[in-house]
Amino acid sequence: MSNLLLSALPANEYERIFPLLEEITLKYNSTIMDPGGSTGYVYFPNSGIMSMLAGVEDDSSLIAWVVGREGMAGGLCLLLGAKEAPVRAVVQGKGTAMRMKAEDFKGECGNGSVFAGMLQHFAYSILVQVLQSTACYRFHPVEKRLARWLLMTGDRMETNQFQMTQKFLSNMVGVRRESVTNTAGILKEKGLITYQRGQMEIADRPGLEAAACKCYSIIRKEEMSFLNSM
Amino acid sequence: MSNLLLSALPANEYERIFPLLEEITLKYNSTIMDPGGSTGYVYFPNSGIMSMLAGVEDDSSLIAWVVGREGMAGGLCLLLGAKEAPVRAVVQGKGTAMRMKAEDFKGECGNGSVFAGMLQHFAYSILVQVLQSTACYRFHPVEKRLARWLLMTGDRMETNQFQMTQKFLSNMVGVRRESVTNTAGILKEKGLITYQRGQMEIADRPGLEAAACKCYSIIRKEEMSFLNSM
DNA sequence: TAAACATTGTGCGGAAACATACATACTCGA
DNA sequence: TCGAGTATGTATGTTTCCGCACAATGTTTA
Repeated sequence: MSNLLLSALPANEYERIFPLLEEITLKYNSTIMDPGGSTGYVYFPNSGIMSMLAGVEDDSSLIAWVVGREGMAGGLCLLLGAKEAPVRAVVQGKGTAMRMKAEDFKGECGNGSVFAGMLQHFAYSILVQVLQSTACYRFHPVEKRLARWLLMTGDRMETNQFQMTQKFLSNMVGVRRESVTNTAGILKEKGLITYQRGQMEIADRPGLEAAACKCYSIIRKEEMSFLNSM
Repeated sequence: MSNLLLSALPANEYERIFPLLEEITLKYNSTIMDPGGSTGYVYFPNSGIMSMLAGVEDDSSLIAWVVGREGMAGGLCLLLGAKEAPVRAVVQGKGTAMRMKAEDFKGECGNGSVFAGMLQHFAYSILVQVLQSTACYRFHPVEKRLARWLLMTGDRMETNQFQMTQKFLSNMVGVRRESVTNTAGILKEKGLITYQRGQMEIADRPGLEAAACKCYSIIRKEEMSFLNSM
């Protein structure tokens, strides 16, 4: 088990929580959770990556935030005392996750435990991500946004090569598939990435970082601050 | 004192918290809090409205969420265990607020109090607002967005007439001042609003609601659900 | 192996919003 | 009452991204 939230638990809490966990596999492109529906489980990825999509009602969705093994999916609403999930969760990179029943989770995060404290800080980290993305989607051109999401995906997958079609990207970045084609072509020409039928690779990471909007570094910084606090 | 969060407190917590509060006036267009800076106070508006702005570094800001007497400003980061405020808070409609020192606030929201529970639910409500706005800024045209923000301002001011220049609006909706002029002109021609040199009035509320994107009703619904839970 | 499907590439007209520049109108204080 | 400052209105050309149509290429399946 390599989820960072779970790994950071003190021994006594870990021993109490561990029996509540079950390992599952995350299948590429599968939907784990839908907005409005009650969340049956809370997920703690060990590997892979999940994307949280906002505004999915009318099929015009975009990534609000992404979660890798540093975080949790499906638990924010429960942690904050709400009933319904606010987003759709889709597996963007395959891997495995530990999951916990919603009721068990509520029991564990209600009191003043270390677990609860970490989760609250995680919630803040998510809020920062979403806030930054709001301004990003409004003001930053597609090329910079695309570079940012590729970097953030790579960070969480902990590899520079991952499965990722342009169609999938377009749904998430909130532009047409053709715009992704054009923009990815530009990044490819610059030698920053390579790709072929769903296999995306970051070829020049420093270059791609330079091509991304500064939202990348802002979110990265907050994320690091969060990780260091554990 | 008519802040709804504070009013909903049970007697024992109210009596403990009340002495920590101090009433202040909120002056139109004043900045209460800046991102990055440590928050000295937490504010609970009694009247008026505050806007939280995301992405203010390069002067291209937009409203992430708004807070009236149903909520709180400046406390999210403290509640969630973070150090820095993620947004700028600007007074968008004058009024008064109760404020509490950050340290006192941390003391009160740390344990499993009713206060803490309400604040967490409030945080969730904010998250829903921001998520909806993310998709809204990306996909919805200026006219619908403008209608939405006017409605949300009216709701929180609890009046159909308020002070609001086009320049101020443009900074917050994230478009040029000229775009606001054009769009407000359309809404005026349709008889939905009237305005004159900084005085904005909602003339036809049902009509304006019909002209707004559905983000308005989605956020309204979540807000009502939050209020009813107190 | 051939057909069906999925993925990527390209071109063209159009809409929305931008940048810039300037004009008009209202308000308030000297 | 006159002028400075603030607020609003308007026009022109440009940019970015969209919508649509279709072509080309790689992959899977019958």
